[in-house]
Amino acid sequence: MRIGYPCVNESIDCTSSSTFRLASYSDERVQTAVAGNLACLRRILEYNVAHELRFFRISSGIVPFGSHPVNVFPWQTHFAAEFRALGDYIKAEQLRISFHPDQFVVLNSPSADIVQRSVAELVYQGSMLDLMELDSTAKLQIHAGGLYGDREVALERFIATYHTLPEAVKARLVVENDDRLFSLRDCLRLHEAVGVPILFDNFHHECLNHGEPMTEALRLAAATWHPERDGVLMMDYSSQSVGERKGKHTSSLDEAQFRAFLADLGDLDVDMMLEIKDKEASANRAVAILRELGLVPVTASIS
DNA sequence: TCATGTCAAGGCGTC
DNA sequence: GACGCCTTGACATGA
Repeated sequence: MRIGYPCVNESIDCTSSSTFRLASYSDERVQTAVAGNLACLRRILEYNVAHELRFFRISSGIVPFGSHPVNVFPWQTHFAAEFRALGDYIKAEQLRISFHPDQFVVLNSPSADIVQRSVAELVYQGSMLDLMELDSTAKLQIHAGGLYGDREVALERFIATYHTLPEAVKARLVVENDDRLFSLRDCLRLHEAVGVPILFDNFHHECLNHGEPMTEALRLAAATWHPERDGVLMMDYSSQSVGERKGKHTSSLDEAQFRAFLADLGDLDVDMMLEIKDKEASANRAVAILRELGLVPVTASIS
């Protein structure tokens, strides 16, 4: 089992998502930003290796305006060596990598323009994984999209769009159950239609389900991942922030709930992304618990 | 230097 | 129809 956290490391004094305003776009600024972002990403990954955090979600902002028509700088060729070196490190350390394009990526939108921009964003993020020469176990994680008043039609539109995606995107795309609109059951229907694996989010499942117990839900999601092609189930882990709106993520790991979830997990192998506000701080606590349970190696040095 | 408003992009729910 | 929320950091401007 690998443990990870998304995008930002609060212990390191750099950012991997430096950007600028569209109005101040220039090729030079792209070049400067990407160089800095990739250097920071390397530092974050080294921190992660030192702390036995072997699952990481790379920020969507590595390349400012990466899928926007304004960006015509040939960053793919200019930074090819840097991406390849990162990929070599990732493979050597057996890290698992994902991207999570944000809410603007909506494959089932009725608007052809929105779908086109969404596909462009997936192509951009997938191409970074390709440049790192990572296999198809490195994933692009999205939600099913909007409801538009008709769940059936919305799911059918996702399926129709899926068939039009470039193969490079299809190979990496996974769909996550969300907390308000599309449940695990809806995602299973997408899986049955097109074979897309389901990235399982335990907290979203708690918010929106059809009575499936957690143990069963985990196994249903895991069965959608083809071991050789996709790797083990990726999942997002979080829990409710006490006293806050339903669906609000906790600000730091609740250890009792985490231990209870590990019991639900049983012997199922997963890679777990902690979607918790304090990032690597909670992830380090999770690793300490797993180490205590003998589920991760003791070799990592803690600093 | 610091505080604050704003940033490419969508959609839902509330009022 | 307007606005807040998701979830969030960092830019950019003005004091």
